Amino acid sequence: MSPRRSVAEALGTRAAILDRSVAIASVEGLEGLTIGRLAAELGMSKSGVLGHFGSKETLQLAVLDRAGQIFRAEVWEPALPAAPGLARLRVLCEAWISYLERGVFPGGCFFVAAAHEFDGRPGAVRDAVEARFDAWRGRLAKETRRAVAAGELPAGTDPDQVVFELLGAVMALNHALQLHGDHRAAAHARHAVRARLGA
Amino acid sequence: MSPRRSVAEALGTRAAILDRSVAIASVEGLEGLTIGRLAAELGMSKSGVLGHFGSKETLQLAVLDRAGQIFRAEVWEPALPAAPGLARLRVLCEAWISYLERGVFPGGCFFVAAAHEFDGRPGAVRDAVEARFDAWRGRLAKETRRAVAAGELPAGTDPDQVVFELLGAVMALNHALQLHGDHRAAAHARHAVRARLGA
DNA sequence: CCTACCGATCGGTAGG
DNA sequence: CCTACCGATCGGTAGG
Repeated sequence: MSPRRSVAEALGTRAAILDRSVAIASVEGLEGLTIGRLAAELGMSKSGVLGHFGSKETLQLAVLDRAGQIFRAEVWEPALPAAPGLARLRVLCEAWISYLERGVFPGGCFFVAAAHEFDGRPGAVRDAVEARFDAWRGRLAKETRRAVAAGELPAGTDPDQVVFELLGAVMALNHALQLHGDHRAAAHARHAVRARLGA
Repeated sequence: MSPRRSVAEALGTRAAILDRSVAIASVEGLEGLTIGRLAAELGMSKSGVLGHFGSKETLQLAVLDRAGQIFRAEVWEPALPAAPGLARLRVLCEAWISYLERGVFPGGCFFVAAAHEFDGRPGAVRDAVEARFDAWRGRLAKETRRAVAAGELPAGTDPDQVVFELLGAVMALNHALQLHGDHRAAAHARHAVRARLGA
């Protein structure tokens, strides 16, 4: 009869809350994710949900972390077997495009959406989103520098320029898929990546 | 003593509501734009604000129209004196980049923000946003086709591919400005445009 | 264009 | 993990 659960059960509940939160926030945004809706969909009380996190902001940060684990598994880890430099950069871009094409998050890229939602609102969530983009751009820039150093890209290539253009191609793809439902855009994105990184 | 106003005064009030709405929605989004906040900032009652539009959705559509007038004046009209084709395309891209650089809307590109906010929510606002993007992409594609037909761009150039990459560069710039406050990104955007359209 | 109100929902808390 | 609340705010309406 006790509502108290074991530690293992509590961790399972927490994981279930986060998985559902990612699904909701992908479409509705991290602010559109409400405690009440979450509780209703999980068959819990609002205070039961909030007890795992303390506040909505803490929940949002945990959801961002969970989405980051998914992105890492879908886009970063598949590229680790590839050789550092141009080969890995190409695999990264293909995994990145594929992640959007397959609709890993139903609302498109979780982080692009979060960036747009929070870029005008100072706070911990905004800072966390910015830090994730900094880290991701840093990884892409590192592989680009390796490719230039190895002579796989023309000498004098500006790594920041390459990363900027890759990010642009992916953002345009995300936009085309979400707003226009245009799946042909994936071919445009791949074409843009090839134009930058070679075939 | 009468609260009733003349037609001219009513139109002035309506314009004031829309200008304030654009400023708020640019930062908070079209959903974050609330009747209550609008009324408070304008020194009006909520019903006074709502009376001009009937519903929040009608207000959102009117705000989108007002933002469209501003975009047209800032980006489209400056390019009309330029010769159709490549020259006009270059002026359009420069005006587009400048519009983001100067922060015409404090929250960045109004339409990119609206697209992200509404791409997962069926309805009249979403449809209006999509129609605006279709029209804008159509104009860019038209100038690109003219440039190809005139031999200003290589024969066999895919206009849709060019438009996709230009949109990507501008979206990456918008993102860099809003999330990272990175004004060096404008140079990256101009470099990407030159790489596509020539110097 | 106003006051006065409606039901719904928000994040969060008290107390168990 | 629950019930039972809190004050604030939401979009919108009635009636003038």
